[in-house]
Parts: sequence; C-alpha cells; structure tokens
Amino acid sequence: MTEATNPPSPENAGPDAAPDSEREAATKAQVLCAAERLFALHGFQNVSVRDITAEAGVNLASVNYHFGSKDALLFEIFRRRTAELNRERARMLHEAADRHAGKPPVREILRALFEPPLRWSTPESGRGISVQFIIRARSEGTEAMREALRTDVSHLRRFADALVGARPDLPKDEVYWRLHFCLGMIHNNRFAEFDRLHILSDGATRESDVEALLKRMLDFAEGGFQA
Amino acid sequence: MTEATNPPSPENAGPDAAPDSEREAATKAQVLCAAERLFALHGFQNVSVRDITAEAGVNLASVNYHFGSKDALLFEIFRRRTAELNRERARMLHEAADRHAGKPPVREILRALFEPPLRWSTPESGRGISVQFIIRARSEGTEAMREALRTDVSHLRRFADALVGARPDLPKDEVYWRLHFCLGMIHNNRFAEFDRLHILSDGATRESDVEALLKRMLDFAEGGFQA
DNA sequence: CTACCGATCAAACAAGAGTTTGAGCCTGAG
DNA sequence: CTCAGGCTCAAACTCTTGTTTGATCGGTAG
Repeated sequence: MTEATNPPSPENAGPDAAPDSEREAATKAQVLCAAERLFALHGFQNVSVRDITAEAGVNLASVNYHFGSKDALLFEIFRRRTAELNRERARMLHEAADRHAGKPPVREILRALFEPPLRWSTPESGRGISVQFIIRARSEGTEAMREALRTDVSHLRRFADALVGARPDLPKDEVYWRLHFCLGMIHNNRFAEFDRLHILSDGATRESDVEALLKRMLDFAEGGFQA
Repeated sequence: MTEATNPPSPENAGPDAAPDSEREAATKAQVLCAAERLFALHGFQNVSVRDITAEAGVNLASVNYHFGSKDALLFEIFRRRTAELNRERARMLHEAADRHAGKPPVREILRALFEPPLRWSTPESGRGISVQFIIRARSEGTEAMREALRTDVSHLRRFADALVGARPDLPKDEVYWRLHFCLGMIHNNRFAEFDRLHILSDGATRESDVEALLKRMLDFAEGGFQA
C-alpha cells in the first residue's frame, strides 16, 4: 500500500528545537533506520517504541501509523534484510556454479554462504547492524519470524543440493548435518561471542580483517566436510 | 541463607482444587523446576512471574519471597546449570588427559566439550530442558548473565590450553578461532534449528541417537582442526 | 498456653508497555 | 479560494508486568 509514495518535501521547517540534521528524510525511513540499529544493538524486547521514535526524532504514533504495530515493523525490517542476504548468497552460489560447469566444489559453495554476512560486517560496508539484526532474529524473533525462518528453506535447499552434488560420495543426511554445523558457525558471530573470544585469547584474535576470518572459516568448514 | 531448610511437610492438605499431585515438594523447588521449564521452552521475556507461579501451583509472591526478583531467579537457575555443565566438562577433560599422559588428542578434548550437553539432551536423562535454558541464556540472558558468560573464561581456558597443546604446530590464535567455531556448532543445537534441518532434509536427519550425532560433530570438528 | 517466626495468601500498587484518539498542519487538486 | 486527505502531534487509554503489602496460617520453643 504505502509504497514509495514519499512526498518530496525537501525541507519542512523544523517544528521545534531539533538540530535540523535529523529531519531531512521521510519519517518512515527514519523509523526503519533507527529501529534496525536499536534492535540490533540492544535486542528486540529491550527496545520500546518510544526508544525508536526518540532516536528517530519522530512522533510516538508514527510506528503504528506507518507500520501498523511494533511487531509489523520488526517483521518489515526482518523481511527486507533476509531477502537481501538470501539474494546475495544465491547470486554468489550461481556465479560459483557458472565458474565450475554447474558443479562448484565445497569450498566455493560455503564461500557463497559465508562471505555475504562477513562482508556486510566490515565497517566500510556499514551493514554490520543488519547482520546483527538477522542473527538476533534467529533467537529472539517474533513467532512469525521464527516460523518464517523455520519453514523457509527454499534458499537453503539450493545450498544443500549443491553440497550433495559436490560430495556425492557422502550420505545425504550427513551433508545436511554438516551444513547445519556450518550455519552454527555463522550464527555464532555475535558481538558478545567475539568479546569472549578476544578475552580468551588475550586480544590475539582481535582482528578486523574480514578476508582472514573468511579464510579461517572456510578452512575449518572445508576440513569438516573432508572428514 | 535459605539453604536446604526444607521443612519435611509430607502432605499439607491441598488448600484448593489442586489435583494434589503438584503439591508434594517445597515451594522453592517447585518454582525452580517450573521456571526452568517455561524459560527454556518459551524464552525468558515471554514468561511472566504469573506464568511460573501458575505452573508451579504456588502463590504469586513466592518468587519475590524466595529469590528476591525474577532476574535473581533466572540467575540462580543459570548459575546452577552452568556450574553443573562446566564441572562435567572439566571432569571429562581431566579424564581424557589422564588417559593420554597429559596430552589428549584434539578429538578427546572436543568430546569433553560436546558430550555433556548432548548427553543431557537425551530423553532418558531428562535434562534437555537445562541444555535449552543454558543455550538461551547465551542470547537472551540478563546483562548479569551475559557479563558472566563473557568474562568467565576460566573453564574455557582449560580447553583452549589443551587444544594448543594438542596442536603445537598451529598458531595460537588459529586454535582460538577454531575453538570458537566449535562452540558455534554447539550453540546452534536449538529446537528451532533442528526443526529447520529436519524440514530441509525431509525427515532424513530426524534421529534421536545421541551417539551418532556426537560422532558427526566430532568428525566435522576434528576435520576442521586438521585443515 | 502463649508468643514468636518463617511461609503463604489475596489484593493492591506503580511503572512501563503498545496502541488509539482527535485535533491540527500542510500540500495539492478542483 | 476551498476543501479533502495524508501526515504529524500531544495526550490519553488499556493492559500487562514485577513488586510490595498486611493479614493469616502453622508449627515450635519457652
């Protein structure tokens, strides 16, 4: 319904003492941005609608007006981000298949699975927030979100099929289990888990080099698939 | 303070229409049991004190009387279960070290890490609830719980040191990262994730055989360490 | 017997949540 | 100009939450 009907409204004179730097974009976009950030940083249940609207510099009723409810706002962000992530992964998997005559090796399949979220986590990409949001959705999401995550296996099935094709010698269920283990590796990439790892290693693992981390993950996962 | 002072009270006549089968144990134990179960099944924020006391068949004020607050109750369960789990893991690691002249191989170290939570998940052990509770605490726990998880690396350091000893050829930070990946494999063992895996595999992975799952996890993780 | 004390109870409390309301503002078409 | 309609606003509303309160029960030491 309310899709891309953003009125131009280049500058509406600041109604009150706002520093004028926050009122450039439309209200809906402001809410989406602030909500994703706060949800990713502090968790879904720990962020109230008032927190979001205050951060966005908009009125409290905006959330219900533009999205219907807090849960619908959550689901909207969730839907957008998971769609983007899955599209990116599918694109990489497709390219890998093209490069290898339709039979990409395990490492290239796993790269298509690992690289998008890792690359989003780089500071320059500025999408680390989105990654954390998606990861959070998996454990503390709404029932609707968890239902979607649980049943929507369409994009995951492509990876499962590709892995089965790359390792026809393995029983299918074994491939599925190993894919499950790989997913666990990704889902564990949360701020809190990194913190513990850094403490454990006395700072030796504090690296921001995404390429190096990707290589580590691929080495480990590929080794697991070769067992 | 209030420790093991459970009055015998074999049977106090049921005060109301309770079916008399729930009122055998002391109130505190009833609350602990019901709270752990509900928290594990539905999440910490989705369970209210009223839910707990209703399930336990006790008065609403019992939680605050016996534990001080809902968060304190949560932390009490968390403290007990993590202590048990870490003790069990440390025991297995110690035994593995004894069997291998103080230098257990990677697989035996990982077995000490993986086997306790997996064995608790068997239906006959009846501690699957506790495992789910601990896993939940990692993602949706109180700030105090997350702080404890983040900084209490003492029991994890034993495993890190053992792994460094088993693979002296690897850089230490590489070992730490791979341990991190293994932890991710465990933390992903949630009901919802299993559901998705079972759907993905069309039921081919629906097995309750803990030994087989443990072998799968050890194969994969050991292969990852051999990379 | 009596006075105490921990445990339990129903009831109320205060704070915070998400949501709704109705008035007002601004823009753009007729 | 006028008016309709999308949007924003402050304020109120309703519901649930965790917590507190004061009475009451039941056993026990003096």
